[in-house]
Amino acid sequence: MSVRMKDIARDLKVSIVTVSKVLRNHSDISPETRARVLKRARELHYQPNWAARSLVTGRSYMIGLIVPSLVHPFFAEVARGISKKIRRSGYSLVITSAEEDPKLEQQEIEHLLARQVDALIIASTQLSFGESQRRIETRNVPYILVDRNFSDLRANYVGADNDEIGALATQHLIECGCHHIAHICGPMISTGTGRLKGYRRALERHGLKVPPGYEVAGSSGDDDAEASGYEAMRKLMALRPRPDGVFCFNDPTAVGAMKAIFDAGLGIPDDFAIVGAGNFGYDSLLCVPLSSIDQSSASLGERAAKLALGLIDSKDRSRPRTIILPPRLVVRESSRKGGSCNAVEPGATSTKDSPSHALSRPLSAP
Amino acid sequence: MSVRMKDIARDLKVSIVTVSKVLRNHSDISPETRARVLKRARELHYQPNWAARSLVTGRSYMIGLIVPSLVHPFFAEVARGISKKIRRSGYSLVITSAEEDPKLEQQEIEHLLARQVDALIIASTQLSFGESQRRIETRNVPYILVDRNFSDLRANYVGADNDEIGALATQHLIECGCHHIAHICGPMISTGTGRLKGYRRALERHGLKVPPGYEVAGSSGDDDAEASGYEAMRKLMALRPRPDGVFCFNDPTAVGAMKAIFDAGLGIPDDFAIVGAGNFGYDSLLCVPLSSIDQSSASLGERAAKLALGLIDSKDRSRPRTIILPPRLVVRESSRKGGSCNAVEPGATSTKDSPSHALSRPLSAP
DNA sequence: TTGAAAGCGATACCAC
DNA sequence: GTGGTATCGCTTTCAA
Repeated sequence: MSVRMKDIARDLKVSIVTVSKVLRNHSDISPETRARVLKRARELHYQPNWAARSLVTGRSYMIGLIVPSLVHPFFAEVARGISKKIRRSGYSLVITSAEEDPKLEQQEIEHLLARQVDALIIASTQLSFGESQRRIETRNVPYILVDRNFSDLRANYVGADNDEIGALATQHLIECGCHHIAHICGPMISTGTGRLKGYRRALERHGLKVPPGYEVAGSSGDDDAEASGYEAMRKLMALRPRPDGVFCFNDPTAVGAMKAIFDAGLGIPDDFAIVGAGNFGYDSLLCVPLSSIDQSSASLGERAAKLALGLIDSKDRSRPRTIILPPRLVVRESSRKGGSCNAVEPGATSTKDSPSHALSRPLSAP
Repeated sequence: MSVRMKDIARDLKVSIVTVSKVLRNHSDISPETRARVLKRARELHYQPNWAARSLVTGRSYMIGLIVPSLVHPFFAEVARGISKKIRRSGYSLVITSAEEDPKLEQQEIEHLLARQVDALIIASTQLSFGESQRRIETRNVPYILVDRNFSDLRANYVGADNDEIGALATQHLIECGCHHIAHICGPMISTGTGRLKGYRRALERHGLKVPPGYEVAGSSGDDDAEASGYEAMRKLMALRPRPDGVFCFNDPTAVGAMKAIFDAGLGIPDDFAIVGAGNFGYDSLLCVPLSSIDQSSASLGERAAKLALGLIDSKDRSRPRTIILPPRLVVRESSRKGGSCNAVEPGATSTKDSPSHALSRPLSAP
């Protein structure tokens, strides 16, 4: 059915080994045999059988990616970055979604290991990664954690600077003239705790206190973020002194919070300035375009892929590498309080959306 | 290094063949040996070596998916649907993005074929699929086109009923009391032409004419949709009689159109009722939540996956199958003209979003 | 019901 | 430079 090296060897009356060597650019081959083999291979549209090659080399030329959700724009961006980076190396990307289920994630890890992927890139939903780590390390497959890290783990990691995300957002709210800045927290994993720490650090640096109740728990996962943002904001609105600025763990959370504010008949940014994180594509489309912290998801993916390719080649997997990408503030209407927010710390990375056709005008109907 | 059937066999003092049979639910095995094998396999976290299995069966247990873009929510949904469906069958999904580039798409097809995927699912960006079709059919790999079809091709196809999408949207605008309904067209491939036809059909059925200029070209691809929606809408606003309802090829196009309307100081839905297509996640978050036609992307993926699995098993691939999924109208603020739009044709599939915390109230600040 | 033997298509190692 | 041989982990066939 399909062409094998055996066929080429027979046609040319050389051995299979010779053909194999030519096809892998082995040096011990005379120029003329090499030419003959290559010619015949092309004629027959020869394609190596990856299963056979894999079986003997132990390599599959595949990289596995496990994400909590394919639909989440952040992970889609990451996947895109990885895909782009490995394309030219001849590697294929096997993507699976854990559907936000830690149990399923473990299964998928096993599955990909069985597939003999040469490296694994994982944005984990697990609370503790130890078990999976052992499994992976037993097989000696290089793996890279992405987005979510585990403090107790020595592992390769590529992620955003969550602490800095929190600090940047909070700092911005301070500069916008907010005096009572609250935080709707994310899950208590590295992303959530980092942002929380950054939030506290920024306040502290400006001598601001966090009144009780100002740090309110939001989502514990990635799926219910909007609903829990709504609930969290309701709690915040009941506090006295009422917050006038809110840093939300991520954009979906912020969307929920904004809904709560509107439902209460209050306004953004006048009553509450809002900053999210993630800088999702829809941020600029919202009723009040949402200021957010960009975490350069795609380049995060690229870095992870580059690291993966490096690890596959190097035999030295001892010292885990950590890559932290700097966040970037994107200012939109949701935090433009009387224009004062335009002041941006010199040196800070910040970008303003052109407000050209912002969807933030009063509506003519309902 | 990793657990093999040999290890289980040794531990249990049975032959490798016996283990193999148990693991594949072969019948000629005594219940007790089966139990012992399964137990030990679980204990050792046995996972079959797919390369080895592949080598002898000639199957790779991989399905290849090529999409124009990973970030586009529609394709992300489709991927999710496929992923979900094939998970239990032990198949893996190799996903690659063509980055909206027909040339790259062809390369990726070659690449996946070389990988010996057992089936290929393709949402093509190519204008003519003939070349790729030949390549794929030479290898005798079953393939399924998704979303975009080619009228001149006999191929398996799973997609939305584009004609019906156009008709449903237009019909809805008519029922909302619009008298001058325009259409911002999509690219002139099956999705775009189908929706255009449906639009015309619905108007015709109601004895409405399409004045010159009412069908205006929008995007030619998938990337510039928003910008071209903006431009198209500007043209529409200049027409006399001015349209009072616009069916946009897809949601990004609609978003662009909405921006143009707001920038012109006009209102939605009072001046223009708008309906998009795709029902993307952000539709309900927009300034004026956008009515849209849902094309059940995830179940589209599931159907494609199911078809793929079926084709892999069946030896009869002669008669291509076509699966068309019915669209569903989702009514939101952008087409709620004085409440009259609530009238829904009996029998038509339609859903209304709960307007509970709609982001559609006048804002307190710019 | 069980298992020995023969591959699947490629690569690695080591003679020649 | 070239090629014989063993091998990778599994399935298939067929004999016991």
